[in-house]
Amino acid sequence: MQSCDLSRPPSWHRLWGKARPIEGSTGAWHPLWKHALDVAAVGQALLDARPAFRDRLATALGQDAETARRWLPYLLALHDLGKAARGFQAKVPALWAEDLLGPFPEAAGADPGHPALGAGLLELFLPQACPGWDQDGYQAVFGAVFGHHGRPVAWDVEERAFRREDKRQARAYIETMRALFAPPDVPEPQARAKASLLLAGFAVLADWLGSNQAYFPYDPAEEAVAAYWSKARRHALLAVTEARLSPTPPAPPLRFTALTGGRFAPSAVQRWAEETPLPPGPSLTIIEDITGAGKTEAAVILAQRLLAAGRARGIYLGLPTQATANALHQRLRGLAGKLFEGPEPPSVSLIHGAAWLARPTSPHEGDSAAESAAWLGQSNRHRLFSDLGVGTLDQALLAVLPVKHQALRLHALADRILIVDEAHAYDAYTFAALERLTAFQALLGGSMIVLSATLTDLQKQRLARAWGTPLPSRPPPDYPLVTHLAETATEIPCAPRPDRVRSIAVRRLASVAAVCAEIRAVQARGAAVAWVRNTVDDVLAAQTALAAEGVAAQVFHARFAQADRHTVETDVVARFGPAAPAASRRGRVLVATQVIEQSLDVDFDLLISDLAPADLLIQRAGRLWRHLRPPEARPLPQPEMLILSPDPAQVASAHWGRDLLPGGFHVYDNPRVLWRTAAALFASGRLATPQDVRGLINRVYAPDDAPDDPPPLVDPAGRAQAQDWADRAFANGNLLDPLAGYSLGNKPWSKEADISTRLTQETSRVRLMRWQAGALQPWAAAADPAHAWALSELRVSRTRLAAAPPPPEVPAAALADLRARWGRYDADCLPLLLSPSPEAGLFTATVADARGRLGTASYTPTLGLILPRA
DNA sequence: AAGAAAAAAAAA
Ligand SMILES: [Fe+3]
Ligand SMILES: [Fe+3]
Repeated sequence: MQSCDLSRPPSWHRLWGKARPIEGSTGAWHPLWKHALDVAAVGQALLDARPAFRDRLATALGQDAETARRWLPYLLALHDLGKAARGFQAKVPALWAEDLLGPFPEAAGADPGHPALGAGLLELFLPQACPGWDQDGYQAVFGAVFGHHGRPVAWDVEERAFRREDKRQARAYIETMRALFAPPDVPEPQARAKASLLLAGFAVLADWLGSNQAYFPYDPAEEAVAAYWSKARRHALLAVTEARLSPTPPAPPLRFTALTGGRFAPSAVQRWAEETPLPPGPSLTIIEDITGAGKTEAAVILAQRLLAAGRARGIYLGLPTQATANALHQRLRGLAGKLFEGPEPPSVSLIHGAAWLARPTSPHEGDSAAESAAWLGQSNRHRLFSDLGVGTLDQALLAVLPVKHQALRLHALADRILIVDEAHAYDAYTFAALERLTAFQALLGGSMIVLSATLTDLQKQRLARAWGTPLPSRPPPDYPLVTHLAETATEIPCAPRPDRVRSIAVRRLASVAAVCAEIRAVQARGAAVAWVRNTVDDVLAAQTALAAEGVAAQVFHARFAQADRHTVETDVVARFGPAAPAASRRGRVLVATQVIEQSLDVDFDLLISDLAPADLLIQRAGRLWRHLRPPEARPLPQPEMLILSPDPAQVASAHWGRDLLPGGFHVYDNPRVLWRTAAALFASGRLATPQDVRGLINRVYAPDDAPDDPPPLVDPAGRAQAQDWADRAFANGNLLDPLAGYSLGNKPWSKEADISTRLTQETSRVRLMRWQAGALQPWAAAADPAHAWALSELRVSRTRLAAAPPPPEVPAAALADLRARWGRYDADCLPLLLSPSPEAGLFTATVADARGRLGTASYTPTLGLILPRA
């Protein structure tokens, strides 16, 4: 048969595979068969560059490594089989090959897409393509490569969808590939789900790189199959290397002193990370210790040792917020060179939705194939393949949700040590997603390190169960604690870092007036004070109340335009940060929401907080006497946290606390958690860290009724717990099932816009702007308009702000034009037109709440957005 | 009515 003569072009040479030439391309189109070979060659080069991955994949397939190396390129070559069908070929009429396909079709039928066409065609040639396999086997393995457009295929295209010419060309396609690759007869896959998941991401990666015209230029010339295959392999080698997809060699196992420059002695946890014998296979390590004890350094040491031992080829650090990711990326960027040692410096990426704001270039910049040296920088999905990635956990969680190209993310992570920082910082829905990610990582053979200050026993058990190594029903009470899960579970109590051991006083304040009086008194003595409140409205009310008593307080919350929030944050850190001179903090008062709970390195002489769950109070207390200052520089005799709280001894009804803190009791909706927190802290009058942490957290979050719990709070607590269960159930409906492998299952793949890594109340994305000189100007200034608009943005509950009728002088066309310039993903932002008011620095705008009631909102750069009272 | 937090462009 002519198509099998490797010294000639195949009979189906004229079928096109690609027809979108880049600028400067010499060829106008690329033959389908050449594209198939390009992708197969990239796959083989990737396997050769990453023997550990090759072996993992081979084992899942039930093949030995050498067989897999010969068989997988054949499999990849078939990924675009559906492009041989007339339905696809008709998309470019000028390239229609009438001699191969018959007359050009008059009416285009419904287009199921070439991935689905490929699946349909394969089913017509099973005895040739995969002799002896049953349906589960071929759908798992071939389905993984047909799903290279990011979603699994449905296998719903039937034989009657094809004509004789379709089948003839598909047969020729398969015969050419069998002749070239001579695929060995292989058994059905050993571990179907695992094999399909590993393959799906691998196929996408090979297809993306094999479609890069910088390495695989369009080449419509007729050419011997064997000759082009050698060419493709050379190109593939270069492409894999330059895209930085071959592993960077790790440095020899790193010592703590080498990482930190020897300024500190390692803590017990850090010594463990440095010295513990490594298990032969994948492992999950959970490190529990207080914030600031150096857990991240311990994790990096352990991760690097795992790299050096060949357990993975990179590291991804997932954090709860973009801001913490930015900060950690800054910190680690300079250290990355110590983790790897290659001829080139390791690739390091910041990975989250707003990372483009932190980079010099504009968003979604033209990823012309010519700058393929920057292949990793093309999108966040590409960046996950960096040697060291620092970003939000959400970027990793998208690997276990039914969204496009999740398998690519999974593929990147399976080869990396996944470090999850601040694992306690997630709600029920997102924590369920983290559990699922843990299960996927365990299945695919990746390793994980989870860090937390305040994980409950239940959360820890859930992670362990997801990993597949259950913990004893009562984990040890020790803290700090390392829990190490490999084949078996080991728990290693560690001594705390001596300089982090302390005890602070805790005292209850019963009213807002009492708080104001206390602030006035200590301000007079020169103390720097922070009052952490639970809602923005409460912060603004406190600022007003303090002002009435002659105390000028600075406010900080999240209802600022990004640019102003950044200014306030910089100012707060300058005033209360480690470098702040005594004079700048003396007698200063800050009233803030939860924005100062995390990641800000600030220090106060006195900390006041509205009652909040114990873990958050511990977090807030971390801002009290945080920095080392001589005692005589402290205007107060001891570190003390004051808590504005109802009296836990007086619980008359389920309404407890709602008169004093209505907003706070809505935000933290389990009053039993709040009551237990108050009862425990006020009974002892002290908070000792780290020793009290474990007991307090487990007591406060115990799922069952405790003897002391006030009966009126039992029902509301039950409702709050039921909500958590509902959120988990909703998550489980969305989250992919590892045992289902790469398949559609019953998951909501088609509703990608509704799939999220977090479960939230509806919010409005508001962009502040002004009407000036006949144009809409962003509130914030920046050289690049995309930056300026992003910096002018804030988020606010949709219930409070759902619409904003523009002033009459602004033409509707200007707003429509603006939305068009914002583009697809930002067009839903709400333009909020600020008008200057008689008061200097104060701007106003008309707003409507979700029920359409109009009111006047005001904005200032120091107070933020003030909404009309509900 | 009420917090903070995240995400989102491909391989014709
Ligand atoms: Fe394709
Ligand atoms: Fe392709």
